[in-house]
Amino acid sequence: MGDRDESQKQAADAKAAVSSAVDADEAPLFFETLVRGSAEELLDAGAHGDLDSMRHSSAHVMAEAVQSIFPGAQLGIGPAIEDGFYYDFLLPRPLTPDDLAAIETGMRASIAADHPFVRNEVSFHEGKELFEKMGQPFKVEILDDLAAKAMAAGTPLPPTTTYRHGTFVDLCKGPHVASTGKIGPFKLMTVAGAYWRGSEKRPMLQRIYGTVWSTQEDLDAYLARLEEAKRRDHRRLGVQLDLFSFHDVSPGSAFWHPKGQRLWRTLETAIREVQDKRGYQEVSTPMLVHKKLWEQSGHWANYQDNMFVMESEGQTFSLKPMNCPLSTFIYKSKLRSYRDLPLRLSDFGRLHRNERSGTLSGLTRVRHFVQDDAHIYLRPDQLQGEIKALLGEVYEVYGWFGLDPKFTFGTRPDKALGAQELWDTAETQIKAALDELGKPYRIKPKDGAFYAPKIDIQIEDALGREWQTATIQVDLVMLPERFDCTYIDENGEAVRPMTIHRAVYGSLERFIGVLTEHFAGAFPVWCAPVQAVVIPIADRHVDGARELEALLKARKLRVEVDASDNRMQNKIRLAQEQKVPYMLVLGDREIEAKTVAIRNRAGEQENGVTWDAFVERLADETAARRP
RNA sequence: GCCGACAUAGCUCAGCGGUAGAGCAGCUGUUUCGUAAACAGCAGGUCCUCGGUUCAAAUCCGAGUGUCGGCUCCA
Repeated sequence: MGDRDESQKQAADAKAAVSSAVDADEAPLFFETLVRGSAEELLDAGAHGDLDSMRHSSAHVMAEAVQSIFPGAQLGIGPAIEDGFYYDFLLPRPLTPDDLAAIETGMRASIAADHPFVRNEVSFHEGKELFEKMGQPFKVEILDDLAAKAMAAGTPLPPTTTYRHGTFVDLCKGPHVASTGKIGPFKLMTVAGAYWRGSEKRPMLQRIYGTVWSTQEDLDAYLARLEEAKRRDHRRLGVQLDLFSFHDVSPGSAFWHPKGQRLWRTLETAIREVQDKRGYQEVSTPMLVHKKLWEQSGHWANYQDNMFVMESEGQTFSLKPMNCPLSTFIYKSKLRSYRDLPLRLSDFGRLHRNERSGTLSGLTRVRHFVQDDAHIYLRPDQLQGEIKALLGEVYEVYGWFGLDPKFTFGTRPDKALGAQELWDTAETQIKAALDELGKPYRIKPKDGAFYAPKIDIQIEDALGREWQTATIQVDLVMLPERFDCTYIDENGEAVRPMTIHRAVYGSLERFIGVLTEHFAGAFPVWCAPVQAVVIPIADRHVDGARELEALLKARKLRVEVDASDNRMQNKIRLAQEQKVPYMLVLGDREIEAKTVAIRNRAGEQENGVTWDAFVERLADETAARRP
């Protein structure tokens, strides 16, 4: 089925929100082309408000400082972005942290001088000549593109607008703040490589990211937000909580430790329960699959670079990057009647995708992952009802975590396979299902997959970052046509079913990564790897602790006893660090009365609860799956 | 894949041409304790790998691998 997206965003990434707005898709089955880096986009510095103007102005001031340090520096573009700004430069050598400090110093001097920003408009040709003389080929290229565009549209050449402050002049549409002195507290963050106009075939420039705010408090708050994000980083918490690890013998593939696997299994069990209830049938399909299957599906032609391919006895095989084509073999293993539909086949298959080395990142961008994948074969008249039910599934599941899913409806792109009429019907039904749900949703026109309209589901984590997780894709062509799936209708004729690819968690790996950051490692009681730690105060209380442990384990609750000779205080500290929901302290009083002193991870205390009462309480909380 | 940075004990990190360090964790002993760290001792390293420069390399240089921040890609 489709898959995860790549909007792997760190709050630290000042650019994140911008890029995700552009390409937060989730890799459907065929390529979708995005046109970006057009001349207009390059000129639009994103300055649409006071703060944005200031950010864009900061970019100019930074360019000025860079040029005074590197006189021949060629300028790319320098827009405002969420939380700050950047500017791209072609420089004679790589920048160092010392350079950043020097650039900051230069910027402060310019801000102190309070140069006014002066707008100037000249003819196109004068403008071009100006930037040619200044030795700014990238700016000239932008102007040439604008000219070509005007030519094509039969409109007159646009004038060239520039902004000057002090001696620094830049091609720019504006707007800017009145003068450099209006620029607030700023900080240069990082240097990164960035291709000119986003093309791998063009030169790589050095991009400097900076952040700037109206007040010192805002800047401090932003930096604090970055610190908080770092504290919640799932890669860091994964080590601290002993959930998983990564090793260079298998880059991009997690090794799940016992506690991580326990969490995984809890999530898997929970979604299985939903699937069983909803009439899914679980299947399991091979991981190693002959090339001819991928030729038929189109993956061989279009996705080969992302597949792990191997030879055996003169035959070519690949690790599957998706489950979808495999399910057709089960569908087609016998003649299907219209009475059999919808047929819902779920598959927790292990997928491998050979992602380029530089793109891997923790659990959110991996080479090996598992989706809570399913393929639903249904009659066209069942579509609306099924979509509605699937949206309900998403709501139910996300409710377990207190997550609020956001739906984005992607409609027919220009290049689409399948009859217009089929698309219209599908889109009408999807829209009806969304409307029936009564929750707000976004529509992204032409954002559907090549073969299918789709609903993507995003969630926002505790820091306001958005992640693509679930997806529902209505496949009109790919599985039905390419794999020649049919069912026998009421008239005894073989007709095409529709198919739906769906995943609720998306990839379990990514979902766990997102959950870890959302909860800062303090998972809800129902899915916490360790739900309670029993803490005997002294050795003589260990037997009682084992008794209580047995009671809890008999109910399949996840509990540990800390029988070390640490002091109680230290045992509590360790449990707090592991973010265990309940600490059950047992001393003389408790053993005597068969009670526990409960301390939860918020530090709240409740004494004298009987063992039975606690077992029931924890069992109830676990079954309820409350966030 | 591309640009840049980083890689030292299980973890977090210091050391940056001249005998490998700290805290935590671990082990041993003592301690048996009432809500976020008891005390003492011991052990622990191919300083990522390979090559080079040097009398001498964890330290400088090159290549490789991995990770991180970006870019690109992402059926």
